[in-house]
Amino acid sequence: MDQKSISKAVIRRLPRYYRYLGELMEEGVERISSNELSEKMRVTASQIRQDLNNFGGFGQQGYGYNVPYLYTEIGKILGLDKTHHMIIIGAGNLGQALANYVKFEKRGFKIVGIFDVNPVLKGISIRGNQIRMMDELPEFLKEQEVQIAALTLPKGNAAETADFLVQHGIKAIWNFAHLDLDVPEDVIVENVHLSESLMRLSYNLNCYVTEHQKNED
Amino acid sequence: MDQKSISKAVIRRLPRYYRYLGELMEEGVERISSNELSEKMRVTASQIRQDLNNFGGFGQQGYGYNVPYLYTEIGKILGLDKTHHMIIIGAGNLGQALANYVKFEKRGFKIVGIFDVNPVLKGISIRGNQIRMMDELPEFLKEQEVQIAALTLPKGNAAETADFLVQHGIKAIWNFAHLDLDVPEDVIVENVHLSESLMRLSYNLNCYVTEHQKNED
DNA sequence: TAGATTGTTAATCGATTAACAATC
DNA sequence: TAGATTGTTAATCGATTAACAATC
Repeated sequence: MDQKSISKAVIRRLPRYYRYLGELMEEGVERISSNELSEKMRVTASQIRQDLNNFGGFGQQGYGYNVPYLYTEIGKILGLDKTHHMIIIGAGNLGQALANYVKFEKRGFKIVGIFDVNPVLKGISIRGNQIRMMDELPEFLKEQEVQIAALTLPKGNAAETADFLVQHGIKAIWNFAHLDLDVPEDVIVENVHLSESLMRLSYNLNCYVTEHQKNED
Repeated sequence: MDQKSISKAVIRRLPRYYRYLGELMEEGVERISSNELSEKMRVTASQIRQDLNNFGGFGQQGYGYNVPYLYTEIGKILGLDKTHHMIIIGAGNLGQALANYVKFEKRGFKIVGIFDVNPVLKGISIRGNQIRMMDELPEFLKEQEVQIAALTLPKGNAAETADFLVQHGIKAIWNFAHLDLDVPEDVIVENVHLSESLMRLSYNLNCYVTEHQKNED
C-alpha cells in the first residue's frame, strides 16, 4: 500500500467521511450510494468515488457502499483500529481541556501522561493522570511507549521542547503552539493554530460586511 | 474591493504571512524580499507575490516589501484592526480554555460573555466574565453587540444551539462541535474539528510505520 | 545608470468534475 | 435480464510555478 502518494486534499476529507458514516451507522443505515452520500455531505458523488478508490474498491456496482464495512475500512486507513499512546506537554488550560476530553480515548488515543514545568501543578490529577514535571520525561519515555505528544505550550518554549521530545524518540507532534516546528523528516507534525482559524473567521466576517455595505450604496 | 473572489487557499495562508511578518518586526527587520521570505517560510517566492497581489501592490520593485507596512496591511485584510466581540457558548474545559486565552484580546477578539446550561457553573468568574445561563442570552444579545460566538458544546446540543444563536442575530460561529452546522448563507462558520486533526495525524503515523516496515523487509 | 525585485502574464501541474463502460 | 451504481478514464477547472517585462 503506497499510501504516501495520496494527496493531502484526500486525507483532509477522510475523517469527515468517517464521521458521516458513523452517524449513518447509528441511524441503522445499512447501505448508501455515492449519490445519497453526496447530497448529505454536499460534495460531488464523483469526488466520493474518486477519494475512496485511492484505497481500493469498497463499493459494489448496482448496490453502493455497505455502511458498517466502509466505516471500518476508513477507520483502518486512519489507524483508528490501533491504540495510540499520547502525552500532553503543557498542563495549562488547553492541555487540561485535551486531557479531560473523553472522546479521544474512544477512538484509540489514550492519554498516558501530562507534563509541565510549573511545580505548582505537580501531582494534580486529571482523569487519573497526575501532572508530572518535564524532567521526569526522559525516564518516562524509556518505560512507556508513546507515539504522540500534544504540544500545548506558549510559543517561547515550544521550539526547544519539540527538539527535546524528538531527541527522546517522539515521532509525532500535535502542535498547538503558534509557530512552525522544525523537526527531522521522519517526525510528523499536525498543526492546530487556533489564532489562525480565528483570523480566517474574522476575514470572512469582514468580507460579508463590505459586500453588504456595497449593496446598500 | 471584491474580496469575495479570492480563493480559500490564499486566505488559509494569510494568517501565516501575518505571523512571520510579526516575528520579523519583533526582530527589527525593516524590509524583506519575496525571495528571503520564501526561504524562511518554505513556500515559493512566486506564491508570495501572487498571494499578496490579490490585495494590491504592497511591494516596491528593487526594494522588496516594507515589513511593518505589509504587517499592518495584512492585519487590515484579516480585520484585525477592528475589535470583535465574542461570546463563548459552553463553559466546559475547552470553553474555559478559550476564555482564559489572553492572546485573542491582543488581536482584537474580546470575550464579552460565557454561557452554559449547567446551573452548577453559574456565576463562576473567568478572567472577569461570570458564566451566565443560556436563557439570559437573548436579553444579553439585545444589549451587547456581539459578532462571534464560539461553540464549544457536545455534539448533541450543538445544532439546536446554533439555530438559537442565528435566530438571535449571531453572524459568525467558531464551531468546535463535531458536526457540520446548517446555517443561512449570510452566517459564517469556521470549523475547528480537533478529532479530525488527530485522525490526520494518526493517518500519517500509520503511513510512516508501514513505509518504514516496508523498507526493512 | 545598473541592479534588484516586484507585478503580472504564460506554462505547468494537480485536483475536481463529468462521462461511461464494467459489473453487480 | 434490466436497472442501478460503481470504478475509472477523459475533460475541465483552478492553483501553483516559472518567466520576464516594468520599474524602483
